Amino acid sequence: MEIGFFTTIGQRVKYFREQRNITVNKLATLSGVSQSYVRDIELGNKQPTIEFLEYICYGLGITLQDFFSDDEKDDDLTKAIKKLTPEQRELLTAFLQSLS
Amino acid sequence: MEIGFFTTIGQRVKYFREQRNITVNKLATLSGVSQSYVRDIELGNKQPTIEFLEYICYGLGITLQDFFSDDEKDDDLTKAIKKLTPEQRELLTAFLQSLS
DNA sequence: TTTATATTATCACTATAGCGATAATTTGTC
DNA sequence: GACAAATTATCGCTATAGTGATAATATAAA
Repeated sequence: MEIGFFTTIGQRVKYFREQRNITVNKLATLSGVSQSYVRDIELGNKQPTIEFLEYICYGLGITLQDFFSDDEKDDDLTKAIKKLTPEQRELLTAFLQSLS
Repeated sequence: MEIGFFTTIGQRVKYFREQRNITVNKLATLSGVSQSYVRDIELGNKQPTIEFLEYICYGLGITLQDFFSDDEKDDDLTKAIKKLTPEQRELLTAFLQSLS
């Protein structure tokens, strides 16, 4: 199954898991679900319910919103803001206050 | 089941549906799922898979990301930016260009 | 290589997701 | 009121989600 355009649920779980350098086993433990299940999710053999994907997101240390967020789809303004340094964000905050 | 803090899946589906002034029947048709199923989702009797929630989001005319997005959790900067008028966004874009 | 340990693969079983059919209820219009 | 059309509620059925047990495989140390 596809999430938007970019990848499947399973590929995305695997991506986040590998980013954190943990095994399927470890993720299952952190999430409170079975190892065989996490495996099935990653392989696309099973379609998780929201409830169980939320458990896995918890194990990954992210929210469901994070899981489904797609930076590619941000508008230009949002993309630009995400690239700012903390100092630039300070400047921006000041600028926004001057607008109101 | 809770999504974040604010509400359940079912309540959220219902919220979006009522915002659009359509019946459960109509949403089911638009989504390509059964009426009894949409009903069960809204009541919390069944936990939808991501796949089927995506169908329902399609029927609602939103993305999964939209469904799970929670304005409450935005940081102050993001909140401020979302409130801008188109004119103010123009100014902001110009300001951001001056930063880089 | 052998033994120990951690990880991944397999599979049968139970619980539940999701549907179709249809009954019950609501919302009109006459 | 009576009747029709749409919406919602109920329920049994099939497909599949999710698990536990354990087999297979990989990793590493001696």
